[in-house]
Amino acid sequence: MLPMRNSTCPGHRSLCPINLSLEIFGDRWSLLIVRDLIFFGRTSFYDFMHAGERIASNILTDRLKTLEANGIVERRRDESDARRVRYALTEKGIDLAPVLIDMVHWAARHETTAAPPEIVEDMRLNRERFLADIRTRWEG
Amino acid sequence: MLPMRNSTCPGHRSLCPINLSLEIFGDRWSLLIVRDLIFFGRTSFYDFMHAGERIASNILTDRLKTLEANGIVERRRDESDARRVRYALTEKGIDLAPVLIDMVHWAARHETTAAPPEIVEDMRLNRERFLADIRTRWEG
DNA sequence: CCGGATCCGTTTCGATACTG
DNA sequence: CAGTATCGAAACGGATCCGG
Repeated sequence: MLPMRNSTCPGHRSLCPINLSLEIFGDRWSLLIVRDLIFFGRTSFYDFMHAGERIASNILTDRLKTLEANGIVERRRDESDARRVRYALTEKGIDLAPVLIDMVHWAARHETTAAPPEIVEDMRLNRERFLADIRTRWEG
Repeated sequence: MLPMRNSTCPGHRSLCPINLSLEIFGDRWSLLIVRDLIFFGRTSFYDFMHAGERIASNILTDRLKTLEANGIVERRRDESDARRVRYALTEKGIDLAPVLIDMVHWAARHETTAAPPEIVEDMRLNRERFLADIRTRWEG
């Protein structure tokens, strides 16, 4: 447990451990985008738009810019097709994988979810390999 | 990695693994309340109000009700002082600790934070004991 | 003093339409 | 395909008030 002297947690939010993360975690969409990148390999504006949760295009634009400004995703032109834009996870973004994995486990245990139980169980038992796979896929 | 057949992720949001979690945590305040409960032992309306992030009282009321409706906290009268109200983590709420711990690690690595590095490192090395301590404190 | 409830101005969101 | 522009709806935040 963090020491109680921190319970004053004075003034500015950056002084508390998980606060700054809340610029990213504290909204309805950012983590879903990161989830799409980590779990589903979605990388384009179009992919995120059609991921199933009906995010509005202006909101998606805004969240992608915020994620980029925070160094979690990178925006690139597709080399083989200059019309397309690709979003890629940075190192910082990849490091969010453990958080998302824990959320999947939590949801699988306490909420109704359609994530196949055997996959969730596999993620739990082989967490390190699972994380390594994600890293390999993004870092090559 | 979750299978690509899931990349269609059809229709309703409850069909995707972490969505339901985001209906609860997709806002700026809920996770901070859970953090206060887990890390700092704050349990009263007054404690949450004065935790440092200046949440408005009406918002706090609303978030506590939502967290209670979702079975993450329980609302009780203080037995020794009937005027006071205490909020306690449920089993479901306690199970969020791994998520928060990962967030603290992530923030410590990638964001500027005042969480003492030695404590963060201790949390990482002794994760299981740390989790057990939280559980003991709430379940007695 | 504690735990809210109510009112109200401001910000943000979300749906739709439109554009290069 | 990858976004802008617009506008009504919803959420937020500050201030104030109120019962115990």
